[in-house]
Formats: sequence, structure tokens, C-alpha cells
Amino acid sequence: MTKPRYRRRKEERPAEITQAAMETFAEHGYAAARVDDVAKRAGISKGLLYLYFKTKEELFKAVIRSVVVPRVDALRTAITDSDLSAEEFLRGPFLEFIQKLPDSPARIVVRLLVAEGPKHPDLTAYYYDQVVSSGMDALRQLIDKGVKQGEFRQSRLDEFPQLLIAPVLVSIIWKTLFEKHLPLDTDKLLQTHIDLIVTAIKAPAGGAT
Amino acid sequence: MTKPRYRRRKEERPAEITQAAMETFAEHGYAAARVDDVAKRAGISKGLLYLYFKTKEELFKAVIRSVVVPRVDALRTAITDSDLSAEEFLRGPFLEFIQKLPDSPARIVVRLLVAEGPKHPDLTAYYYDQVVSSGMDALRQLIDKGVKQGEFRQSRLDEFPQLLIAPVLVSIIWKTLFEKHLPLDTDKLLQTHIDLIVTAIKAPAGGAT
DNA sequence: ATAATTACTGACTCACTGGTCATTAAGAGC
DNA sequence: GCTCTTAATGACCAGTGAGTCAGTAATTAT
Repeated sequence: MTKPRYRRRKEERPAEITQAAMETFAEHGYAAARVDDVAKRAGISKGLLYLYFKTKEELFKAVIRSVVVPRVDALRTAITDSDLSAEEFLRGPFLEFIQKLPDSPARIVVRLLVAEGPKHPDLTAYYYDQVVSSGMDALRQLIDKGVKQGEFRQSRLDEFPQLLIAPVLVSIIWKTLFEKHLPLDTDKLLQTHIDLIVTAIKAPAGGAT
Repeated sequence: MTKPRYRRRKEERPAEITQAAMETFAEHGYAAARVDDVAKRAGISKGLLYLYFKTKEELFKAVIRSVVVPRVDALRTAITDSDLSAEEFLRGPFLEFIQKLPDSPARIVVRLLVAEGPKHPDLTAYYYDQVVSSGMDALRQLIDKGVKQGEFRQSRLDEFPQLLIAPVLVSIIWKTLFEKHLPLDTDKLLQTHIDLIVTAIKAPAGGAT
């Protein structure tokens, strides 16, 4: 009755390693995180990790991708599936979506990207294509819809959809740095933000049908 | 006629080293920056650098402080000295101030803080006290003044003054990461933002004198 | 001029960690 | 059971870079 020293689990390893890496990067950042620690956390040897990921940088990219992909899909389907008015969508599903971000792994991604992005141009490009570009398109589309329907007045917001998610960055960075000094009710902050924006761009009363 | 191999310049060294460090950190981030390179850039030996700064971390903190201190003073005096109305102040000096940030060393500070902040609690505390806390106070004061004078309606913006500077973060991070993919007119973005906010909180026509 | 002081140099150490590889053993196939 | 494949190990190597320190030379004091 000798217990085997390990089990072969080819399928599960990559996801487990990625997860372990994310947690380790979250604690120490990319540069200061040791590959050995990632391996330990995943319950494997360093050698095995290098069987699945060629370099530390590859691992890094895999982490980013693993977080980004599902989240983007979620938002995109939410937008296309919905038949709410633009305002209702902003106040409903969109608000909900951004309220989740500050406590999700997105927080770690932001920190990692800001810190390491400039040194990984291909990763930044990937993130830009997958998240930023399509996210902006979706938001612009939403705003334009609101304008066409007469809900919203014409404004320069559709030129800068980034303004809609700016407070998410504030929330994330606040939680990363200042939570201990002064806790921030990010849900309420984001709610307030949406209220302000909608107020600003709402068409004056007496519009179309 | 032998030129001396070096000159003793006790007074100027610290500032020069700090400056060189900021440039080096800007290029590579804190972790990946070599102390040797900072020294070379400052035109001195590594040994001398260690005479002025006990550790790399000390140097890091000195860099942050050197950028932060003058900038905060600038804003604070701007606010207290001005006798403009709240709206005029937002559209004038305040807009000007935040428009300068994305191309100033503040950009580097943000990147460094997001990346390394969690590992340097005392530095984060310092930044919170010197910049965040007093900055928020100043903004809140400004908004309250606007409300008292009847320019602005009561809103939850004074609970979350962060919303006023949120787009600055977007601008900074955009310039750090995505400038090459899609240049961003940050001046116009910030202008748009102020327009929207002012529109949202402006009191309905027919107010006080 | 000479001595005393100290800003400054640069070669060295040493801990650390990313990445390799020879070896081991789990599990599949016969 | 026996053999073969390959998932998995862990000791090792080599590069790197933070921090040290014995010595040097610029400057000041006498």
C-alpha cells in the first residue's frame, strides 16, 4: 500500500498553474513573484511548470488571457441580447457589470498591466484588441442608440466612451492602495457616476415618442 | 594641466540622483531598473549613490516625494487664492491643472504607485496624506461652495470627489499603454468631462442672485 | 607646503532566481 | 506481469544585480 508520490493530470495542470500564478502575482506583482512559489502553490515542481509554459513571460500572458476572455464575452452578449432602452441598460446591466469589476480578478489585471504593460507590447496589443477596442465600440454603439431614439442629446460622450468606465479605474486603484486608509463604497460611487452622466446627457423633456 | 577625474558636489548630488532615478524608473519600472544604471545616468559611481541613499527602496521613496510635493502645493494655492465662482474655477484653473497631469511626471508616479504601492505601505500612507486626502478635501470644499452659492444643485458628487479626477487616471493609463494603438486627445477628453459634470450638477435656471 | 578630511571610485561578494536536464515513476497498452 | 511512453521531479547552473568596502584623490585646514 504505497501511495503514489504524484498523479499524472495533464489536462488540469495548465488551469491550476494559471490560477496559482494569478494569486502569486496578485500578492507580489509580476517581477517580484518567484516561479518556484507559483509551482509550490500549484502543488507541483518548477520543472513541470516549465513543461507547460516556456517562460515566466508566457505564464504571465496566459494569466492575463485567462481573466480577460470570459469577462469580455459576458459584456458583449449582455449588450446584444438586451432590448432595454439605452438609459435602462446603463442603469441596469451596465452598472451591475462595472460594480463587479473592482472586486474581481480584473483588479489584478489592471495592476499587472499598468506595471508591466510597457515591457510587453504584444500583450498590450492583445489586451487592446480584445478588451479596449471592442469595449469602446460597444459603448459607443449604446450611446448612439440612445441618441437616435431621442433619449439622449447629442454630446461628445460618444467620442470618449472611456469616460463611462473612468470611475472603475478609480475604484480599482483605490481598493489596491488606499482601502486601509479610507474604505470606499465603490458600488455607490459608480451608481453616483451613472446618475451624473445620465443627467448630463438626457434629452430635455418633451422629446420623441 | 591634469583635469580632475571628478568634482565634489555634495549639495547637488541628491537632486541629480533623484532625477536620474525617475527617468530610469520611467523606462523600466522600479523592479527592473538597475541601481547601476541610475548611477551611470547621474554620472557617478554606484558606491556614491549608496552614500546618499541607504537602499534602492529609499531612493524610490525619494523619487515619489520629489514629484509629489511641488505639484500638490501648486493646486492648493490655486484653490485658496482664487476668487472665481465654482463653475469658473472648474472650467478654468482646475481644467488647466488636470490637463497638465497626463504629460507630467505624475504619470510615472501613478504607474510606480500602482505597481509597487502595495509593497511599500509607508509610502502609500505618505501619498495618501499628502495628495489624496488633502486633494479630496479641496475638491469637496469647492463643490460645497458651488452649492452654497446656488450655482450647483445638491448632489452626491461631494461624497465622491474622486469622480472629478477619474478621467485623469484614464488619460494617464491610456498614454502609458495604448498611445501607440490609438492616440488620445486627453485635453479634449478632460474638457468634455468637465462639461458633462458641470451640466449634470448645475442648478436649474432661475436661481439666486 | 603638508596634513587631515571626506567625497568619490570601482572591483568584489553573495544571495537569489529563471531556466535546464538527467533521472524517476505513474499509468497505458499488450 | 512486462514494456514503453511521458508526466513529473529536484538538483543544478549561470546570469544578474543589490549592497559593501578598501583605497584614491579632491578639497579644506593649518
